[in-house]
Formats: sequence, C-alpha cells, structure tokens
Amino acid sequence: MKSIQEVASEFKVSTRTLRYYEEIGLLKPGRSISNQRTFSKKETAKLKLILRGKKYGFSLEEIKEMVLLFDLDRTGIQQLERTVEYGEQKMLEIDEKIAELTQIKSEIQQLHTLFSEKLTKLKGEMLDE
Amino acid sequence: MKSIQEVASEFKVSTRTLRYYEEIGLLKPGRSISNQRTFSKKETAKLKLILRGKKYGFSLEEIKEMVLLFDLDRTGIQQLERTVEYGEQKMLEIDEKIAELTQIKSEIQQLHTLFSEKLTKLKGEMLDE
DNA sequence: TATAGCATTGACGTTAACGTAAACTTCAAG
DNA sequence: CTTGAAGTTTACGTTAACGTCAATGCTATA
Repeated sequence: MKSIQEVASEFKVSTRTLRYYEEIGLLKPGRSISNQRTFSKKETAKLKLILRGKKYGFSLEEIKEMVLLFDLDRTGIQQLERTVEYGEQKMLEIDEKIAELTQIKSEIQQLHTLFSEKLTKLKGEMLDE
Repeated sequence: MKSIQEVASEFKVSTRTLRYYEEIGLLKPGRSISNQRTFSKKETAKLKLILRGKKYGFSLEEIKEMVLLFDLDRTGIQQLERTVEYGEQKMLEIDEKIAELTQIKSEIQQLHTLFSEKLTKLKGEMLDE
C-alpha cells in the first residue's frame, strides 16, 4: 500500500491529478484510519493504464471505459460477454491507430529522404566552388 | 483550389476549425479576389497530417512543428540539417508510441483471454445443471 | 433589385484536465 | 508539546481547442 506522494512521484504526476482521477471515478484508492488515501497494486496498475492511454490521445472519459475492465465484478454471463466484445473492439481500434502511426511515419520518412538528398547535394555543391 | 466549405465537409471538420488553424499558423490558405480563403493541394495535405496527428494525441503546438516541414523554404544547409535531425527524432518518437500501443494491446489481450475463459467455463456450468 | 446563401472578422462562451490557494487535520521528529 | 511536512476538502483560476453569435460583405439568381 502506497501513499499518494509515493504514487505521485513514482509516476511523475501531481497529487492533484491523483485526486482528480478519483473524483471522476477512474481510481478508487482505499483509506487509512486517518482518512489518508492508500493505493493498492491494482490501483497503480490502473494508473499505469490510464497514463499510457493518455499518451496516445484517449480522453479520460474513453479511458474510463477501459479501466472498468479492472473494476467490475464480472459475474453474470451477459456482463462477461459484453466485456469480451468490448475488448475485441478496443483491440481493433488500437490496430487502426498503429496503422495510422505507421502511415505518418512513412510520410515523415519521405520528407526526410527528400531533405537528406537535398542536403547531400548542397554539400556537394559547396565542395565544387 | 477548394473553398472553405468544400474542405470542411471533405475532412469533416467545421469551418471554424479551419479558420482557427489559420489563426494559430497551422494553415496558410490563399485568398480569392473577394477575400475568400482558397485551399491548395499543399494545404489540404497539411490538414490531413494535422488531423492524423491529433488522432493520436499530439497537441496542435507539437503538430505545428511537424507541419513546418511542409512550409519552410529549406534553402540554407543549417536549416536543412536541423530539419533532417528533427525528422529523425520524430520518427523515434513514433516508434515509441507504436511500442506502447502494442503493450496496451497485449494487456487488453490478457484481460480478454481471462474473461473469455471465465465465460466458457460459466457456460459449461450452465449445461451441467 | 431584393433576397437567400455563403463568406468575412471580431468577440464572448464552453469544456476537459488539471493548477493553485485557503483553511483545516494528522503524523513524525526534536 | 510544538513545529513542519504531508494529508484532507472546497473552491476558484487557467489553458487549449474549438462553438456560437453578431454584424457585415459578396454574389448568384428569380
């Protein structure tokens, strides 16, 4: 069980951010006798997922859905089926994102090649003078 | 040359968004005689890059740097060298993002497998009754 | 020529995701 | 026991990325 400061510095976020994530239902840390937040392994795992999600452009609202995978008591069959479906859909979305990133990379790559050649040529011209 | 409405509906953004992108220096459409914005191929290409960049979580400020690759007169050697370096760095960043996405996917994959098994088991139990 | 439909430039409004400050409590160290 | 660091809640402030509205201009067509 970690304190809010420990978690904050471990993940390089502010304590305000952690409280905010609790406020909007993303995290659900426990409480000590003196009412201080305690973060279990599960919560830090969730936080890791949240931060990774943010890094590639999901809103906290979207992330919330994904994090629910960690929280819900998946007892009923219907619940489980929905969860499984949801997971499949998310994986498809991720595949799309990867494809787009690859696309962007190749565009940059082209520009890069273009400029590199231009540069080589320019340097050559300098030697000619 | 396309009008603002043509571009807006083609890319499914608002005209306001296009004006905003001009306001912050991302796009630089030309003007018709009657002062109406005209979008060249280059501008729409830039817009495409902008929207793709947004989709995976770059801020407009970050995107601005990337879009500059399209705009600058790359005449001087120093400029070109900087540009080439910048492009290399960006490609590295993209590789990182792809790696993280792959990581997220595998985490979801694990949860998915877990729940799928649970589901299969539950369904089996139902038949046993 | 009047009217409808798109364009323009301000300028103020809105929302997400926190930052920051105030007022208070709790805990560990001297 | 006091003092300082870290915790709590409450609440107002801030910034990016637009939305929305008002006032106005061009222009094609009935």
